Amino acid sequence: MIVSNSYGRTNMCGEVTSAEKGKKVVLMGWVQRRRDLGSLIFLWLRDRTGIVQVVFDSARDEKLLSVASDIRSEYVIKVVGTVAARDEKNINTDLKTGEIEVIAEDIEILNVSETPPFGIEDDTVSETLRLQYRYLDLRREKVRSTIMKKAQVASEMRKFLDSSGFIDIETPILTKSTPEGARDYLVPSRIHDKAFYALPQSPQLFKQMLMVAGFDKYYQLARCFRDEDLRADRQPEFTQVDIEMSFVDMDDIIDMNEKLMKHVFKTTMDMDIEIPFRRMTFKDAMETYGSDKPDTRFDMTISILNDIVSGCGFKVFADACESGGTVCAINAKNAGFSRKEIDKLGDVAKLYGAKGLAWMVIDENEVRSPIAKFLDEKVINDIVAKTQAEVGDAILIVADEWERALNAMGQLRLEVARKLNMIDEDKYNFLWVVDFPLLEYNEEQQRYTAKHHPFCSLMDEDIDLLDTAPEKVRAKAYDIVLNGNEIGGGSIRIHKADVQEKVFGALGFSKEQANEQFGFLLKAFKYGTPPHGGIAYGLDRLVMIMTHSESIRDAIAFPKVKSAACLLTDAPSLVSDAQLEELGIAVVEKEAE
RNA sequence: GGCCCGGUAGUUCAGAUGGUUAGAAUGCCAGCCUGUCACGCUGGAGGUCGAGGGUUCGAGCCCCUUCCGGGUCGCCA
Repeated sequence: MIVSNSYGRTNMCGEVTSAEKGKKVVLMGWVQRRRDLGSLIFLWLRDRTGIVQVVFDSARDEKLLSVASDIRSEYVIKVVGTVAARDEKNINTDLKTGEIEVIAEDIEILNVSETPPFGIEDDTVSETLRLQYRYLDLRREKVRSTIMKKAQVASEMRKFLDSSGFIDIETPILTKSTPEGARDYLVPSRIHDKAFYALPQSPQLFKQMLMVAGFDKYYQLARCFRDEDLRADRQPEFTQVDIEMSFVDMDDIIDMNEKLMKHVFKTTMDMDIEIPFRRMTFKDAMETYGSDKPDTRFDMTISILNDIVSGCGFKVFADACESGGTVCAINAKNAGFSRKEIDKLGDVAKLYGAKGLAWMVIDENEVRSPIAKFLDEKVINDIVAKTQAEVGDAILIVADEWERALNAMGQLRLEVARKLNMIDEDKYNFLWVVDFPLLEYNEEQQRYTAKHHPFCSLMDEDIDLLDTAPEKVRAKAYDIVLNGNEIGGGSIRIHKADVQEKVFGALGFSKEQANEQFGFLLKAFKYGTPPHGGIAYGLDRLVMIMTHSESIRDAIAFPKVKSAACLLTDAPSLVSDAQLEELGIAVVEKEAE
C-alpha cells in the first residue's frame, strides 16, 4: 500500500515485515495497549491493516521513555523507529507482524483520547454501547474486517458487471410514492403544497424505463428504503445490487448471475463454487424443505404422508387430507429427544401457525407415540417406512392447510438441525427457486396481490389461467438462495401492454387506478419496450452470510436498531416549529389505540 | 400490534427463600518493575441497581406503569 504523505508515513502498521529489517520506518496509528515494565515499555500500534509492537528502552533514550509512559489507550501517535527482528524466544505467533518490532527513535502524540467506554480488543461488549460509539466499534478487528469485506464484494461485483458491458446509472432518491408493497418513507416538499416525495423501496420502475431507453444492461448499487419492522436480517435502509437486462429470458439472467457469484466468491473468499446452481420449483422447495428459501447444507427432507394417512383413524390427519390439506413429516435421525424437548418443538410449530405437533419415537421394541392408539399398525409401519425411520429416530408430523403445514415443518426442520448440530457452517450452498406463483390472495384486502411485483411476467402457457384460476399462474420469477437465505430475487418483466392490463385486472386495479399509480411507466411502455428482466441482490445480507455475522447490522457501518433509530445520532428527532411551518406540516399526537 | 428475553461499578456479569455496609473480573488512577505480548506485584477510587409508583418494619429481588435494547410472529410487491 502506498502511504507516503505530508506526515511522512512510510508503512502501515500491519504491513511491516521482516523484509524491512534494519530500515527506518515512520508509522501512524492508535495505541491499542501499553505494557509498562518501568524502564522498558512496549506499545501496540494499530491501524486498519493490523498491529505492530513498538519498543521504548530507557537504556537508549530516557526522555523518549517518559513520553511513552504518558501515552494511554487510543492516543493517536506518530512513531519513527527502526525495524528489528525479535529474538527467537520473543516471537509472537498470534501477531501478523510478530517476528519483528519497531525500536522507537522518536515519538509524537498527534492527539490524545479519553479512556474509551470499552476496550477495542474486548469481545464482550453490548451492542447498544457499540452502536452509541460506532466509530470506536469500527476500530475492532471483526467489525472492521466485515466492513472491508463488503467493500471488496461491492468492488468485485462492479468489476464483473463493468467488464460484462453493464452501465452504472443512478436513479432518484426523491421519487414517487407507490402504495403497493412496503410502506414508504415520505419526504415533504417545501415547494409543492401538501405533496410528498417517497424514498425508493427499490429502483424497480426506473430500471425498467432505462430498458425502454435502450441502455440494454444496467446496474447500480442502490440504497433502498422500507418503513417496515426490523429483523436480524432486515434494516430500514439497505443496499441493493440492482441489475436489469434487455433481450433476455430467465436462463440468460440465471447464467449471468451464476458467473457473477462465482467471480465474487473466487476473488473475495478464494472459493471455487460450482455452477450451474441447483434449481428447484417453489412447489418442490416447499414440499421438500418447507421453505421458499431452503437451507440445503443438510438433508432431513420432508415426507408427504397424505397417501398413507388419508382416511386413517386419527381425525386430525384424515380431516386434513379430506379438506385438501397436507400431512407432512420429518425424521430427526438419532434425535434422542426428551418429552420436554418435543414439547418445545410443538411450541415452534404453533408459533408458525400449526395447531399442534404429532410425533413418533422409534424404540427398540415399539413405536412410542401419543397418536399410536388411533392408527392401524399398517399406517404406523408405512409412516416409518416412508420416513426411513430407524431405532432412535423421532418422526415429527404436522397436518394443516398446504402452505401452513409445510412452513411449520420447514421451521421445525431448521430448529431440529440447529439442535442436533447438523449444519456445516463452512458450506456455501447456492440454489435457485423458480416457478413462483404470480399472485397470492390477501385475506385482509380481499384481493390478489403480486407476490413479487405487478410488472412480473408470467409463464407463457399459464396466461389463460389468469381468468380461471389466478392462484395457479406461475411467474417468470426466480430467487437466489444461499444457505437458507434469500440473497436476491428477480423476474422477467411484462413488456406487452395487453398482458400488463390483464395482470392489473387480476390484481383488482381499475384502469384509472393503474394509471394514477403507474401511469408514467405504462406510458413509457407504449414507446417500444424491449423484452427485459433483471435481479437485485441484498448486498448487506450477502456480506452478512459471507462473514458469518449474526446480524445484518454487522455488515452496515452505521446501522439502525430495532426501533429504526440510530443510537449514534439519535435520529429520528423532533424538528423546529419553523421547519414544520415552512413545510406546511402540523404535527399531532398519535391517538392511542 | 402480539409473544419471549434482557437492563446492577467505565465494561462484562454474579447477587437462593425480601434482611447489616450490593460483590467478582476487567478497565481506570498511583507506586514498583529491562523482554512484555491477557505482563506481573502492591495500593486506591469508582454504584440515582433503567425510570416512576405501590406492597412491606425493610425492595436490586414482589406487584403495577413506563422507557431502552435484543429475538420473533404479523408486516416486509
